[in-house]
Amino acid sequence: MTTKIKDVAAAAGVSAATVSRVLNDNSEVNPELRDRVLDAVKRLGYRPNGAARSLRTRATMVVGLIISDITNPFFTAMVRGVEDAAQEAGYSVILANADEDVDKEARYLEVAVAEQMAGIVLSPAGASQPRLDLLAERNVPIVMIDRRIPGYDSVTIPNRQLAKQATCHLIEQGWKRVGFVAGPNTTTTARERLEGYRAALRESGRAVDPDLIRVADYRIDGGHDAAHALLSAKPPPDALLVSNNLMTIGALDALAEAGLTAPGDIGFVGFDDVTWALGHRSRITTVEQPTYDIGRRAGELLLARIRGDATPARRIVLPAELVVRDSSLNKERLRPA
Amino acid sequence: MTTKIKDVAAAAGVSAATVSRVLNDNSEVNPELRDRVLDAVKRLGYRPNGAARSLRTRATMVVGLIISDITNPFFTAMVRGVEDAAQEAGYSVILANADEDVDKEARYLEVAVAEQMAGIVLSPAGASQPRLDLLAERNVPIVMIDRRIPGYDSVTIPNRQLAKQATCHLIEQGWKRVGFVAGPNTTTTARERLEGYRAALRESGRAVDPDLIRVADYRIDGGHDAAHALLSAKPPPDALLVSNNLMTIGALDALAEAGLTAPGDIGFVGFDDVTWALGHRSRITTVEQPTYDIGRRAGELLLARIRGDATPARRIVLPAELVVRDSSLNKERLRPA
DNA sequence: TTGAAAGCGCTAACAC
DNA sequence: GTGTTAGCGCTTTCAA
Repeated sequence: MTTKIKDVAAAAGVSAATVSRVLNDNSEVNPELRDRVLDAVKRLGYRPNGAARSLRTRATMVVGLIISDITNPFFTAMVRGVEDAAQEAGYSVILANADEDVDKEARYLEVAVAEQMAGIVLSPAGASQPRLDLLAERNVPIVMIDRRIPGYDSVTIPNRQLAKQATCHLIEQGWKRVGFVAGPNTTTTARERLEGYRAALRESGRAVDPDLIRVADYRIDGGHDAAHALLSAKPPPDALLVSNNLMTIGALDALAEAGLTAPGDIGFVGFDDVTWALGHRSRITTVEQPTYDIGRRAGELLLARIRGDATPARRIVLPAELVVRDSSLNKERLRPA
Repeated sequence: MTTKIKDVAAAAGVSAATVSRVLNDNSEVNPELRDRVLDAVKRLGYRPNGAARSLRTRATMVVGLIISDITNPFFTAMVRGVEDAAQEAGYSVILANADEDVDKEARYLEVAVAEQMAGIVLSPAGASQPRLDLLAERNVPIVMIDRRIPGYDSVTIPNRQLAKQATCHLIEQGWKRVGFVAGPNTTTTARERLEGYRAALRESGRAVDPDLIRVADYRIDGGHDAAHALLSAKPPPDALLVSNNLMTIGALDALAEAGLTAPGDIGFVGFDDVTWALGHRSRITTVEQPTYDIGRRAGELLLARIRGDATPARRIVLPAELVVRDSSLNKERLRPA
């Protein structure tokens, strides 16, 4: 049997209630008793039973972070931000991997409820309404990250604007046929980026050629295959915008296979940081997101909700930045013929 | 108030015990009552309270996976293996990020105990004995992954042998001065790989030149700096063995900065899969680990322990493989002068 | 300020 | 096969 609060109480010659008070340092306790309790706790190696505590208080000091793909460094980079925000408030962060799978996501949302987590940060793969209702019923706050769901708190970046800016940048560089590798249109993020791409073309007076758009799955191989397919379009694109990090890596692979170099043969812009993959030597122009800050803000917002903040759902949009490096430049074509 | 088991019992016209029996499908229950219960559960949207359940049963259907660096795809690649093994047995997997920080790791081990997780898979950053004792006391099984701790179950690869093999490969290719970027020697993994490197040199009759060894922190920048430092040794190495994936990426950066190409200017072997980073076009020779299987075996072993398997601590060593690609080859030098 | 006692929601003996 | 009852370990009234 492990030591419980009664053992500590007995050892310290006080009641269980006093031990509890000392440990949760709420009301004032006689300093002497306090010391005796603390001493007993240490001597006996007492650790409170979380289940009993949360059964009583109906909450834990744990927040859940459900990530849509644990193997994608973009998501894991946000983890530390959430952790730091949580830790400052005394909470621990526990992760789950939804694997872009709606069922798995639903399962973990249920685990979160069953384990009475204090709140959830979620990058929804497709968040089923029933589960969200479940959380709402139990007053478990939830903050969406990277992707939005109407009516819920979220922390994102201005995807549409950034994709538009990236596309405009390629056009300004003189590239004529800009292809686009889109993400799964179940996510707001992917849809917004596609919209931005379209808007840029329209506003610069170009037709949106469906042959220059490929939808893929946000993964390396998907990006590879999509880029490969695009490159074999009738007249192939002379530039490519790829809408997430993993697909960017795959697309670069496809370029290499086709014997194309960016810059030089083709203009290229990726999404998200890829230095974790390619190192600093790769001079790839990308849209870079403040991943740590996204996590951090989501964590902070969640904690505010946990503390009872009941203001209407907030949509926090953090600035992100098109970082122009070599891969998008088109020196030759800009030079007057 | 959320619905509880008594509400369901009332709605179904049975006792709480019967509801519990139906839900945990232990003993036989009259099919008719069964149906009434299931119906009531659905109608009321009842979900069992995990805290109450685990207070009673002193265990949850959750296993913890504490990872030493969540941003490292090597570790996240193992997650799915653990998840699959757990899921088949009806368990959910919850992750925590220790961030190679012994204190954080200790905190999460305590959370795991407090939350009464059924078992732990851990890639120890330095696992403090007190926490391990804590788990032992409470009979929470723990399986080490990637790194070993004497007396505990573990799933690893033959690090020493593989590092030796990789080094021998470079030597056989005709490289004369093989440098080594080592990991933090707090981990068994790093120490074993260093040993393997040394053994290879010794057995091929070469001196172990301390100037050709640099210890770094298993991260990209650490690998970069270590490789950079090695390259400025008096006579620089003409080949490099780097002992994990992140450092491999950093080291490749350093090579590029120094204007060196592998193969050609220098022989290069990395550790772990790096296709997630560099794509398939990178022809880097690496020691590849069966990450999914490592996770899976660890999960299976843990579940056996949870079920009560009390055989002595097991050291599972899974085969890994030196995959020779271009970066380590030395065609020129092997060719007779 | 401290203690006694009730009860969070569930499961497992034990009776029937 | 089903219901009754007694706790799991903790926090939190309520009295003292």
